[in-house]
Amino acid sequence: MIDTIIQESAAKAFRKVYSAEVESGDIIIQKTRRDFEGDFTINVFPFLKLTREKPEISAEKIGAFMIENAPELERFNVIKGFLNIVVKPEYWSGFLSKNFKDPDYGIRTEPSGTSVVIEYSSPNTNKPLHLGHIRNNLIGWSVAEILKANGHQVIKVNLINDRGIHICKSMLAWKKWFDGKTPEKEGIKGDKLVGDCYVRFDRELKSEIAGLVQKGLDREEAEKEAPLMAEARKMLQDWEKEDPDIRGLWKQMNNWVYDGFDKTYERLGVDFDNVYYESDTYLLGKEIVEEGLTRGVLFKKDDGSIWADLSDEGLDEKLLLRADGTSVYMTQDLGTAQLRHDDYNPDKLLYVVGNEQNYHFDVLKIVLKKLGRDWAEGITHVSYGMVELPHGKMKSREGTVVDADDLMEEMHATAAAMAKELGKADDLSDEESSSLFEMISLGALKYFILRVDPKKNMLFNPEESIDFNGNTGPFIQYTHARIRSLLKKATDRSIKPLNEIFTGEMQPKEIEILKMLYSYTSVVADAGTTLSPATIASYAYDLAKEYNQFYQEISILKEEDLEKARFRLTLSLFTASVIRSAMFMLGIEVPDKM
RNA sequence: GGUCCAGUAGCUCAGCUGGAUAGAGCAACAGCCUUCUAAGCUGUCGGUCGCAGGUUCGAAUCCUGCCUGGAUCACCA
Repeated sequence: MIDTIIQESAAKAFRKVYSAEVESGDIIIQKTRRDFEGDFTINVFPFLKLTREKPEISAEKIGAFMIENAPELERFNVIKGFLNIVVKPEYWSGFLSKNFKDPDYGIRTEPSGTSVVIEYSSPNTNKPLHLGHIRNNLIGWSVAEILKANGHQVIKVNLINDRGIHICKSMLAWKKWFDGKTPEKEGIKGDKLVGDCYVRFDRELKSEIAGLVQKGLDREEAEKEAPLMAEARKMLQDWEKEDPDIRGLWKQMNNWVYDGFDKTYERLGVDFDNVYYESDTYLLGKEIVEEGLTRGVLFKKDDGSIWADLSDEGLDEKLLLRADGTSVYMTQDLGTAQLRHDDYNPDKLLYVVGNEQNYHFDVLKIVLKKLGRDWAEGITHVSYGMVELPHGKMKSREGTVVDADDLMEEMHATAAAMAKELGKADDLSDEESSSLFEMISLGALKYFILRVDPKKNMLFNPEESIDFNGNTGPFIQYTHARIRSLLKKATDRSIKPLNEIFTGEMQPKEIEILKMLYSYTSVVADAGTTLSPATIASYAYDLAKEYNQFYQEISILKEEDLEKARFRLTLSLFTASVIRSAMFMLGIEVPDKM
């Protein structure tokens, strides 16, 4: 690897020329800025204390030594304290011929020995999936693929929150106002029907509360006293007592929801290796809490509720079990964490969950450690920001949620309209064009969401944000399609990729692309550390943009010098392969034609 | 009030283990299709990197304070 060669050579230079104690790891190399000549740059400022000479002179001496001693390096120049190094073109062409056929270039195929369980999606069963879930699912799936590309063994899991007061609300509403209605009869997805029930409950409850307030109760009281709420709570108790009628309805409605979710997941292209249900795990959580109590790690209040004292960690006390013995969110999460550890014994447990739960995961980790679970150290909360709309947050009550299915459908329609306008799909069958539009619209959606740093809140403007031009998924897909079409043309003209090392002269643009392809390996590794698909997205865009400029300026197949044409074709193919690989990690398919 | 996160071009976002003149896209304007796909390319316009200090050869990047926005501190999940 050329960067290690440079590091070692520079370190050696410092040792020989200045007798300074410098290890290769101390040398920070960066890509040379575009406006200067060179491939890599070493900044000598940090070493001036050792050299005791002016920056220019130090850099000059180090550079001279390196060129003398490292055969891969061609020449150097010095600007202020910056030592710019030019790598021999043969190195780059050698790199190309060695790697262009490798479909796994840049990704680590040998196991790293680290195993990871990653939870994402984690829906409630009372509402359809919305834009916020889309961000969650995309980040989760993508992070999982990025970790795989780093050689980790990855298990993707979903945790379905299928119990609790929210699902009782939907059930109650169904019994009261939707009795007899099914997704089949209504002709809608199951999750939508159950969501309608939930919305109806909320509406009825609101008016009930309003009525009570009018009768003179204060707001808080009214919310507690409302008969609908009491009925829902009663239902939850019956559910915990395993009342057969309630359980039957619960199962049926949940199954409707799962059918609906499955369709959404499939269209989004996300999947899971295992699915956990809170109804299966919350009892285990209770056991863990009991165990903590007997071990004296937790304490019981007079009313019988069980708590963890986290004041020594700078946090408050945290409730783990209610006085009536029913579990809370944290109880369940203790159980699921334990279960996941027992099932897979992973090195790392990742949770892709919104940043509004940062505190929750801090607490979860601390409580588990207090309970003697050393493996809790491996818990990482992959926290992501909210998706905001131009008019503020998404609020289900105000009807401003962007439904996942609707959004994908609209995107598809927009992609189709755009393609038609551009005359792109004229020679395609209906089936072919539909699958192409799907690829493009999902590419746009996924790229748009994944290109922003997960931890930041992001704005989603349905009208303006989803674009097919510029820094978008379709732009990258287009670049790939262009190259694939080039390959086809090349085959027609019997031009083959160049297996041997190219000996001709290379254009700056060509070297630029080769350098970018070379850096793919470290980009993948980076993304694996930062757990950020945005790293990959921005790389894919930069590469595609660089290639498009190259494509525009330099003729590839029309080049008369056959070796040159073959070299450029090879470079193009390698670019397409890396684009495909990077886009795969974002869950984005790339078409051969568009 | 405590804690955490964010604030970069009119808008959406990169850049943040300190390094050279802070980058893209969108929007606006001017060009480029007889030529390997114009969902493309080129150019112009656009910035006191929230504010104020500090650290040092050097700060968008690190530290402190402040301002603004968000999240959280629930016997909701």
